Amino acid sequence: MVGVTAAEHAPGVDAAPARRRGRRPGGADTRGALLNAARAVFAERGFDGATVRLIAERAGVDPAMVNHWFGGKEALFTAALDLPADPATLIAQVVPGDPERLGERIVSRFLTVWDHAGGGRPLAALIRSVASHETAARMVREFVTRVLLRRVVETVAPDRPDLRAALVGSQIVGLGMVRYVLRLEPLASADHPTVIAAVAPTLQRYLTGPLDGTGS
Amino acid sequence: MVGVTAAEHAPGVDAAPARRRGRRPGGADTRGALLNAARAVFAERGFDGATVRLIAERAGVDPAMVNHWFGGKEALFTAALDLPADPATLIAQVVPGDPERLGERIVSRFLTVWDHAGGGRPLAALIRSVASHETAARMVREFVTRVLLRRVVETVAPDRPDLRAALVGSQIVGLGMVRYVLRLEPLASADHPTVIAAVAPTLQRYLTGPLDGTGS
DNA sequence: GTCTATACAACGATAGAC
DNA sequence: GTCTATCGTTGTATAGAC
Repeated sequence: MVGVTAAEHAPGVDAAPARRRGRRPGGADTRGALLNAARAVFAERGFDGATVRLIAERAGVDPAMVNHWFGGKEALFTAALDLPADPATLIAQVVPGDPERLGERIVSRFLTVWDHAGGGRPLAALIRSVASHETAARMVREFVTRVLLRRVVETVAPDRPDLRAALVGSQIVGLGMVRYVLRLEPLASADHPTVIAAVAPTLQRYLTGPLDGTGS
Repeated sequence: MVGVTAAEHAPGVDAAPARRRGRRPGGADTRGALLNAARAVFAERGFDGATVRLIAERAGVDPAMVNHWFGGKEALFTAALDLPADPATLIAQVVPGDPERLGERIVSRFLTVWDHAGGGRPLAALIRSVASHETAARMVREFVTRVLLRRVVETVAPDRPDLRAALVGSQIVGLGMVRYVLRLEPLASADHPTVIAAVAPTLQRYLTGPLDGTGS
């Protein structure tokens, strides 16, 4: 083991003043410190470039705290972005089942989560930062590609999985924009079965259908 | 919409203190004044609520100037939003032709215009304001429903034209977000034929296809 | 005494250097 | 191909709160 963090906390080295084990005296908001550090580091280095160890160091705590408080790097990212649910978890729930109905399950779950979670407030915030800062765009882009879409598509994709993933993302993002941010009727108020019937076939074709102009 | 544009700019109505006819002395930036007034009034009252006469009055010029400098209320709106092209004009160019290939023409035109117009800068700005201010959202929403989508869909739509229009909008907006703002690969760099082959069938189904779960 | 927040050590995977 | 550095994650012992 090589590592940096704790390996050389040997006495008398320097820096970290020999954190003692066990629960810290009091008032130490480790969770909050991690969140702040995560926002900063994710913004600076993107999702891949930000390491759990760096975030923990910035927060002045042990890397294992990320797991303890959030469950992992992905969940920490989700929390730092104030998303109503952890997308990675949703994906895991949505993927198993008939691949020919995956599009249906995706739309359905998307609608349920976002309808339930205070309309489009968090979505609008996210979209705003993506449209404002290139760093935010990079952050989200890496997360989406590395964590989300890849997992969905690689389970079913016959060819061009990355393109299929991006297409799925485009329809989902567009649906979110129109329904929750722009609030364009009648899509903004349409019930779930209506939206699912309309949009699920699109996702399904992006996932498993032909991508050239042949069969619609 | 009522008879708005320049029809009734009859002299001596009220308000403005008896402007003389003919070219004004000099230096009067009528175009810029109209733009500023338009941004303010559109933001305050939405697209429908903002009248050409009110905008002109706010700018201290004659309503006919809107037609002279911009060509109409819609084009003024487009200019106020800094869009690279007048969507209403694009629609007019895209609608005629085989209705079964309308989706194809829409994607194609969309790609051409936005690829040509400095990437996603203006699109990001537009999306940012829509996500930030409810007034901006209302403004765009009204414009999109009243002016854009309706015109496309009513030329071909068998049933539920408004829903179809919103669905088309969702895929277009999502494509713009992913390709130009988020820059998600490989969709961000895909050539036009690839994108058209992938997305056009979606738009075509939204336009003229079945909206329930039957034939994909 | 119990519970839990914490620190430390180590594992398997991965990517790049040589 | 081997080696090494670093990653995310897991296991476990301990210190302090309750």
